[in-house]
Amino acid sequence: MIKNDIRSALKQALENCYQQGTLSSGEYPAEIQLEVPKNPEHGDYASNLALMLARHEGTPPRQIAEVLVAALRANALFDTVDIAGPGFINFRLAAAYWSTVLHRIDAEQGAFGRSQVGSGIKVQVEFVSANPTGPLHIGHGRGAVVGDALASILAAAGFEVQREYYINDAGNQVQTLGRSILLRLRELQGEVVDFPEDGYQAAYITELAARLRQEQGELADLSEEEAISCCTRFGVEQILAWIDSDLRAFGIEFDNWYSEQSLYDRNMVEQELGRLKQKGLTYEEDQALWLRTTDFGDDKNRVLIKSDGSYTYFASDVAYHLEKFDRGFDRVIDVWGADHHGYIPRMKAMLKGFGLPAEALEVLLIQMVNLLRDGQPFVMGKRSGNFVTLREVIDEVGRDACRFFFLMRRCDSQLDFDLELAKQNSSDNPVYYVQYAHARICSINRNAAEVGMAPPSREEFDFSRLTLDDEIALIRQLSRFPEAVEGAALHYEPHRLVFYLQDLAALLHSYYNRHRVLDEDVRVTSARMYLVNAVRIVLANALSLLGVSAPEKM
RNA sequence: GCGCCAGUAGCUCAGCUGGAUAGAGCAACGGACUUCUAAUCCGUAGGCCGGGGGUUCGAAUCCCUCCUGGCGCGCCA
Repeated sequence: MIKNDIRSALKQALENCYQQGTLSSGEYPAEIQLEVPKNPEHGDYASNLALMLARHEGTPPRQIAEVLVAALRANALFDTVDIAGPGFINFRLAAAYWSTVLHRIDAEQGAFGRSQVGSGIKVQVEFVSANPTGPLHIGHGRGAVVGDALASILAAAGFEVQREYYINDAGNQVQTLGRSILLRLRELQGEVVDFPEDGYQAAYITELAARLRQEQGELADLSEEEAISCCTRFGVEQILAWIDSDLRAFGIEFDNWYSEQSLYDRNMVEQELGRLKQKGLTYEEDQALWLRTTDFGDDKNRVLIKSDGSYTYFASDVAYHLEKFDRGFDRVIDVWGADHHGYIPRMKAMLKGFGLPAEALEVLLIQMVNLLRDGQPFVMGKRSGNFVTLREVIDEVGRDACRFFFLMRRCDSQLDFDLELAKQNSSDNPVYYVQYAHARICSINRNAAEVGMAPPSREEFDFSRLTLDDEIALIRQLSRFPEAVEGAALHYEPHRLVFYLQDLAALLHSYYNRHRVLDEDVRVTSARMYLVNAVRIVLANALSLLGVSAPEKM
């Protein structure tokens, strides 16, 4: 990559200076920092190396920069190397490099942007994992898109990625689901029931009861316990089918659905807890079994087995996470609702106690989505049944707009989502802005085809016909796509690609309005087609990583 | 009380490992369609980066403190 080339050029220059005695400290910064200047007049890349060395050399940074630049000027990589401000070294890349960027995109097509930084690292992204007690709501949608896009981005960066959904099909919540269904079933049979406050009140419970009654009758010969268990099984199965179908409508498919109950069925909870005991990380007190998480940064110790002998939710979650590493993952990413943040220290403490590095588990917190309609907030709550489902939102505003919207902000900041606004202003929606850029290029291709023109091959492409600053600006942005993907992957920040896309689209629209691609001069037309088709490829690649479509016509 | 996240233009938000004159979209105002799709473009205006201290060549970014908003602090899941 170009950044590394510039770094090694700088390092080489530094070595030369030390050998020639023009610099004397012998200091080598751990990593030579390169940045993309905000102001394009400051060149394509800039380094603060001279500023970093100033203290060690005891010389003003600009003087150091001059010495370094003298050693760099001969390098064919650069058009110009300048000193600016307090001592920055600004690099402007030579034309030959820009030509290479277009060649690469043409050669790699859909693979352009992929890298190998994560090569050989197995990572699991666990996301959504909503309780199978009701349909997905809008908050789940945000976590779903972020997790899905992140998984795609990691894969593009060379990681080996698995998408997993953890099904909380053991414990109180699904029991409550079963009881709620059974009560509604009895109501359907004419019984008057006293529906408890902590039951699930929503209408879909009655739907499930009706369907159960149709398929399996009234469960009259079963004991209360058997009937509840039957209702639970039926409910979980049905609801998971809804969830899967909603996620598919959103463009999301999981590689693995992992059942909490299966941990118990395979005695995994007991086994993994046994390993913790063996390591001396647990103790008994008040007839309960505790995990010493305070030894590893938690603010209190946590119960694994309650005094009545039953496991806590934490116990199965501990087993689940340990088992992830048993399955060979080097790194595990959990996407959680931000309201679970208090849970992170105990989980990290557990893994640390087990001897795993802190980076082995990364928890991405997804902040709340405030759903609005005409500026009025919705109050959401599963039990009250007053919530807007993810499916309703997808149907209303469209999959692309919905996904893009969820990815537009850093996931740890809250998000206001106004349904009416998202629909009403759909033409102002940033997703259309980006997609339109792609459609415009496709349209140019169609018009060109009518007069028998097509984008040139690599051999036919004549870079010297691209003489405009706007053209170099476009190529510069294209050249940064691999860095953008890598940055988004290493920092777990999918939103970076959204901003990258908006910048690229803006440059394309601006270029389109100022200059004609299909020019009178055939040679210019040909070169410009090569350029805009590189833009088209990168737009499509970036959109694809976000799970948003790249339409050819709008 | 303790902890986590946030506080940047009127609104919604970017700002990568600390860097040069803090950016974009929307809203406002003024322009551009006989020209490849105006779902677009060009321009103007808009700021004590919540307040205050500190660290250094240099702070929106790091540290301390205070203020405001959200969310957590179960032998619940």
